[in-house]
Amino acid sequence: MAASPSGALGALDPTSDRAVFRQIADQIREAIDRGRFKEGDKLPSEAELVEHYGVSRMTVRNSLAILQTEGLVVSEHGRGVFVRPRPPVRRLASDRFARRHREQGKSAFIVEAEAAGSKSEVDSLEVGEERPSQDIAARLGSPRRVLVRRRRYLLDGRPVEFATSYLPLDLARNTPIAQPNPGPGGIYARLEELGHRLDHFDEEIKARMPTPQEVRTLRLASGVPVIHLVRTAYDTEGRAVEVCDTVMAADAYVLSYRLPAT
Amino acid sequence: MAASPSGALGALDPTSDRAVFRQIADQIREAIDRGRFKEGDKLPSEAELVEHYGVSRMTVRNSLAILQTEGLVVSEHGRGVFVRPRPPVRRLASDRFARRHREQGKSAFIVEAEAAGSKSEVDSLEVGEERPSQDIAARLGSPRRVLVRRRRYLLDGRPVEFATSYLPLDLARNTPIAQPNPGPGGIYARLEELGHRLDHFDEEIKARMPTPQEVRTLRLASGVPVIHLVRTAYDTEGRAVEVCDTVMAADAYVLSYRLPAT
DNA sequence: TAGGCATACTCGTATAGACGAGTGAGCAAG
DNA sequence: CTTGCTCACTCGTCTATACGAGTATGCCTA
Repeated sequence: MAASPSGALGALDPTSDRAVFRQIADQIREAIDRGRFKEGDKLPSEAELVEHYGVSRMTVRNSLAILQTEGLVVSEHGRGVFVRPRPPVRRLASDRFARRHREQGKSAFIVEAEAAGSKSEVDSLEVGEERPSQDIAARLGSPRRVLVRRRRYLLDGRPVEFATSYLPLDLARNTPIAQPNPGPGGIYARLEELGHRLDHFDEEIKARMPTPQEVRTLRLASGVPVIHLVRTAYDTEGRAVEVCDTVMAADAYVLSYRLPAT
Repeated sequence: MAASPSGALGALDPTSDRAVFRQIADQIREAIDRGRFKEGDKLPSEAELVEHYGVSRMTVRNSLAILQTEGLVVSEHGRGVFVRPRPPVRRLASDRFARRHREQGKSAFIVEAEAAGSKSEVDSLEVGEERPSQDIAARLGSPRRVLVRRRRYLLDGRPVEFATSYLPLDLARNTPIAQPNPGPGGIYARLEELGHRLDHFDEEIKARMPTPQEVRTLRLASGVPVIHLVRTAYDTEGRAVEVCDTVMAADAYVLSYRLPAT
């Protein structure tokens, strides 16, 4: 056996009723699972696969497309197709908004990232006033207008999360919350200083494929879903004081919650 | 304007540097977003799109493939391509394991589904003993062998969730937990009867694209990610008494958690 | 040595054609 | 009336070809 680039791959079964391009995808997938191709490795080029299997290029491309939508590989124009490396993962614990974490000067995101040894940035920070969407309005008790804070978070230069906060305007206007940098402890600290002592948060989590806009904003590889998290903050009076709508690159996150058994 | 099947679609921009198949995908996506094609509607057939845009069939198929991986449409062999209907959603609240919900005779899943007006089933229930994987062993305190309970949940005939529970064998062997039907209140009620009063649960949530095996088990349409949830149950002694590994069809679920602000 | 260029190799986009296979409607035979 | 067939229409699979565009390498020139 020559050490050909397709050495890790077998032959097609012509008697199988499984489509050829699926058989090829199966073989490559298995080779990846078995570690014959490791994270970041270059797969055999399309031309080599055409040669190895004796099929047309479109068939090979079809196989690779399957693996791409499964999130197993990424293709790079002019370079090749590579086993998708798994990025560093950010773990979000359910105590991440505990009051004791609200003391430091930097934002929670940056503090946490530095603790994990990653460099992080906050990006494209926009603050403004808007008419809320129906969904946001319903969650906030139907305010006519809301303060909106948008920002993007990057970890080691890679965008991982895009978040938008909405606050009732009567509550946030002309306060530090309406400033790009609201100061130490973030807007939750400011809300408590304004007399809105926080009682609890409700988080709703969905997962779905990203829109083209989200693919651009988060520079997502194909085959990577997003986690869509909507958090509503309530004060001790039971009033919803903030809604934060977050879209996260699913390959960069593990969410973690603790539930009481009572 | 004739009421042609492609009536909701415009023309290509030959001066654009955006690839033709992306332009076509953009137009169909926009037509869906604007409600020109509604849930369950049939899109124009490939032949009609070829006619309408004056491109080759592979180009049209490329466009439709994009929309499929985005989860916007599903194709049905011999019938056509349809706007993907959004299935009924199951909401999982963070109090779903509260002790007070553990009184009824039926499983929590069935009770909850019936309350929501859906018919539900539990399927392919397997109980056995195995050597745990490294990950499961680590979470359970490295038992040599574990009791395994596998089951699939269906909502209105559609599989939505596949769950596997692992319990240390010394704890579960020769108890009702090792029976296919563990009795009213499920295995958590039995654990408490056996003296393991539950203290809390830890849940870890990831989202990713399904493996081919998961696509089959959950009959997933392409473009639908899965939510992978691993729950560990701890008793009041701090011992991990169960790990439940759950893979859910992401389009069928919203997870909901309440976090204290303290 | 540094810069630029040619070149070969990579994947991306698009065409044209062929056959297979699942679906559903309508018609014909029993 | 039912069964079974044909047929038109649908998407699925596969081939063969062409050109474009991004990348890396090495060589040649200034």
